[in-house]
Amino acid sequence: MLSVINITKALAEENRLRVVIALRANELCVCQITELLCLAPSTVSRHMSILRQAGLVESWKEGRWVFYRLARNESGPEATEAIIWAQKWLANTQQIRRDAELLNEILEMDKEELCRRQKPCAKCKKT
Amino acid sequence: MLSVINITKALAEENRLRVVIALRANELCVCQITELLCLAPSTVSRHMSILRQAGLVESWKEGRWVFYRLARNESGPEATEAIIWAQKWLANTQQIRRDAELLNEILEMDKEELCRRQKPCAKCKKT
DNA sequence: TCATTATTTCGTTATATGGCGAAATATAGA
DNA sequence: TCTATATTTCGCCATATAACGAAATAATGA
Repeated sequence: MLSVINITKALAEENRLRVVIALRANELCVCQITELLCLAPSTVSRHMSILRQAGLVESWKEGRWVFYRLARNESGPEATEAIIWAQKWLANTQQIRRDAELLNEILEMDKEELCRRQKPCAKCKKT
Repeated sequence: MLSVINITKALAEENRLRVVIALRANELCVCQITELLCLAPSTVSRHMSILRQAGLVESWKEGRWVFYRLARNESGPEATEAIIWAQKWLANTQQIRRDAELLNEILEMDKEELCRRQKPCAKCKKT
């Protein structure tokens, strides 16, 4: 029961849904997700920890960066099925298509530069 | 996007999940759901309206009673798929099996008597 | 019409959640 | 070691949500 509720709760928030869909195409580090969602890094970190606890994503460290990707089946097939469901019904929404475009730009940027906190977020102009 | 979020939000609460699973086997009126969940009728009514708005259930009136059943596909196949997913991963949980037993008792009771507000709820002894 | 009763709506309260910035932690490189 | 930087943790605030009871609404039957 708890695992199902953790999954539905995790997917019951727009920003977390957007991350999950974005991760279907690419693995991403926190600063890239921060750029995509245009939120404070601390907020993104919190969202990612909710997704991880629900078994939807997994993370690993590479140097100073923490990367996230969708979880493999082992963590619970219900999570994988939920992701497939979400992807199926969200893929053609405007928000997700905009995200895909923005994600392309983000992936082309140099990571060192992207992560420099002083740079305002490309989309919302926040620092 | 909104329809997906409405569905995940609706399914991100234990009592609502329990109702959805209970409705897979039987259509139920509000007073029967109230007995099952052991909540105030006003609370149940609110939960059911969230499920209805998400397209997960539909309702109709029979005399003084309002009945609920799972929504047919027309209201959006994403809802139906979500219900199937939830059923699949919840069917064998303790809570849902307890609910199935309790539901059998509830369905055997005379509805006139069941709905009499003065009767304490069979499970939690609240009025 | 009036009383009964099933349900919904509304107002209140307690708790949960999302957002941020500041401080703590961890890692890379000078 | 010291500094820079990526991420996380923590505390705070604003908003959302679940619960209840009281009042409103709807439908039955006397």
